[in-house]
Amino acid sequence: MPELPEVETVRRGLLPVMEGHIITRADVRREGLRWPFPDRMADRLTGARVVRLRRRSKYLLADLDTGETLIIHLGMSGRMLISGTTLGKFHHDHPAPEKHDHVVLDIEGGARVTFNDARRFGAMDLCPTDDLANHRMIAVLGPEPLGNDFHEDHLVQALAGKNTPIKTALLDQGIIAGLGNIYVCEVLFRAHIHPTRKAGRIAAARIAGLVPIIRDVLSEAIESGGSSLKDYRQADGELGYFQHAFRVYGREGEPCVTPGCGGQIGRIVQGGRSSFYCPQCQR
DNA sequence: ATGGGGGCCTGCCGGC
DNA sequence: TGCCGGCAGGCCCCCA
Repeated sequence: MPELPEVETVRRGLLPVMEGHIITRADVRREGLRWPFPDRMADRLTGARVVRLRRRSKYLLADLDTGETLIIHLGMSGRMLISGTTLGKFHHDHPAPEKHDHVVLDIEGGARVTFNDARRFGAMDLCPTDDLANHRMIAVLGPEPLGNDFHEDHLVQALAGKNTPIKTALLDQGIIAGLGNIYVCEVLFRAHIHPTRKAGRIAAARIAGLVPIIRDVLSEAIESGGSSLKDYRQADGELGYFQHAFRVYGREGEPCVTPGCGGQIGRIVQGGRSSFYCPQCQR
């Protein structure tokens, strides 16, 4: 569910509560999610100070002063909820655990962070911080789309000769890390590229043109998430879900928003996932 | 080696 | 109202 911008929004929301603070208690309420949790996870978290809360692609990384990093993936339905604090003021008031609350972290001072994940496609693991680059989930990731390693040469080279549809290629986290189904649809719409086009047969100049579009789409979504953060924190403490205006995603049958286009948004299934696009202006 | 499809889970929504 | 199929923003694994 959450793609890079949503995960970044969750990170920013968790920052004031977690970064620099000690986890006083970890309540691990089941054996695992997508995979079993690491041995003694609760023990290894208890008493640890979060020295830094980072993000890599769709992963949250909490570096601990124990030398380990807590890796968190939200999967499709993972949510982070904060309780016990409002705008920096602790009030020691936590709701009772709800269905699908799988891991509860109590933070020094009274805040509480709850990981809720109905579909359990999420994941948590612990890894030595200095060995993170070799972790099986992290090692396979391509460059961060908003980082310096993501540039035109990289994308052109990574897609050269690929028979895969461009839609599928951009979902490949090894080529570029952090895009999901929604933002790939939005990117291809802005680039006027049809989702079924074979990645390796698109002119290099058009591929290069994807780079700034990808950056823009993600940056705008992060901004949109950031502006909604305060509201969510005040509301119910749930982070990462925000209203964002999509131009094609979920708009099957609606008119294309491109001025003068006149097309109607269509939906096809590629690799088992819906692709929304305008058959008129995406070629 | 690469690409396509199935599977993992639960919840929700629309149609009958 | 109740049941059922289809669908969901991610990712891994197996097979051709």
